[in-house]
Amino acid sequence: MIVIAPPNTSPPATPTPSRREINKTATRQAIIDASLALLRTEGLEAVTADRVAEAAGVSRRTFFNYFSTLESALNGPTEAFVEHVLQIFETQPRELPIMAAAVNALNGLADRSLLAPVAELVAAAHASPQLDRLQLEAWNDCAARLVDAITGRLPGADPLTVSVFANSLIGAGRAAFEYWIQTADGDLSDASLTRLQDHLTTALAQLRDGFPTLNVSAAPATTREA
Amino acid sequence: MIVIAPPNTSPPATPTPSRREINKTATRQAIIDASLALLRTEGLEAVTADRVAEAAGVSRRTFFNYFSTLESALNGPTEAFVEHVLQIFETQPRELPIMAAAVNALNGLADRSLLAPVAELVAAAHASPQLDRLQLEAWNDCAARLVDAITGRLPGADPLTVSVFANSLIGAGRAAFEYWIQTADGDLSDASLTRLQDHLTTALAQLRDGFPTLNVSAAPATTREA
DNA sequence: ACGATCATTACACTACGTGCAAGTTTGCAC
DNA sequence: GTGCAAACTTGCACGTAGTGTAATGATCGT
Repeated sequence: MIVIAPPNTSPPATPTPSRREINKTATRQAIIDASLALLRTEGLEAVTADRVAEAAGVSRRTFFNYFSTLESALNGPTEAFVEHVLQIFETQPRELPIMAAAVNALNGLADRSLLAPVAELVAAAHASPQLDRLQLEAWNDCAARLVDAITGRLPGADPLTVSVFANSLIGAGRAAFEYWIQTADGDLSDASLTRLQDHLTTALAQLRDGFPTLNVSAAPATTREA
Repeated sequence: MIVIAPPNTSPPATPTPSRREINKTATRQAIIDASLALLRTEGLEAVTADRVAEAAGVSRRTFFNYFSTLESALNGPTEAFVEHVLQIFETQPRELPIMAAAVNALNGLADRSLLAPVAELVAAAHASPQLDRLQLEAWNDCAARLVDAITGRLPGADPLTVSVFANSLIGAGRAAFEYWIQTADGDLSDASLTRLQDHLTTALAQLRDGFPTLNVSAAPATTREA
């Protein structure tokens, strides 16, 4: 890959992004973009290591130098999304109930530019088991990072409790995405994304309040509370 | 593979298990056993399609006729486990709060013969990312089946709520397993399994009660409830 | 016993992911 | 600039995962 050096027209935000760093991040992004473009235009079966590498202007071997797995190249948007949400979460005031902090972090998604690509990937995964496995891993990573974030917020908390909270929270989020996919299949419009966000906050609210509606809803007999 | 016909020494429980059915289930079980034995004795790197097929007395191609994925062959114990828990769940009285039904289903695991192999697999997965991905899928399947079980129990329930409940429940269970793995690494003794079970019920209890201990635990300032 | 049906097998093929030994670019000191 | 060292890229070969296909073998109903 030949990268023509852009002269210092734009002063970099980070102190010393050496040419090596610039090239690496550019290559990385090129691979991500190429894989997503390929997925969009030709479907998942076209997303092979050869094709992606070719589209990114890189050798097949280099592709695997950047991403150990073909699927992991498609995780760029999801990682950015998770990163963003976690950052909002971590800046929440510490005295706020943790569930409220989580809700706030999710509501920080008014910026659809992060949510939309993820939604698109989730929609694509709905049609292909291959991609679905990828998403599972992404969610799992998300849970692990949430655990870290929470322990950073509450250093003395019981680790089991933290893990249970994080994983059930992620599970609830997964459910919201899944429900959104099944009802608004393929629709990535702004209205649809709004509904996705509603589902997410609803899911969190249900997790917070327990699931009262799931008890003896249509049961004919004695309504007995434990 | 040559299967010598065992004569009808044991009357079958199911009405007409034809010879074909018998052979198929036997082959299936042979593959499962072979893959697990190989995992135990030689580690994950030895579990290749060739080796498993050879150990099961079957061609490589036949292996893939039975299991579309190498990892899915290792899911036998997990599936049996999930099957068992879900069956107990479905036989719970309908007027019982759903969380209580779930707890009861989990407590039906006094029989360690189902839990132990799963715990063994989880422990093995802890040491290898490859297996970890498999477990993710297994948990995911579990959530999907739980959704079915709940909708069967409460036909009128809101599907989003059901999905959120199921997925957060599974997430809580995952957390319990994960915590158990990290604390009792490799120990598959009866005492250790008892602790695993404790973690599972604790996780469910926390999900039921919300996570009060996660709020302002070490916070110095105003304790404000939302 | 025989034809229909289903299961098993060998073989070929595409593709993933990795180790290795080159070649190429960048950083750094002079 | 020149030269050297470190980092990056590339081609190649290898083992392995899965899949399609066509032939062979086992099982079923009659």
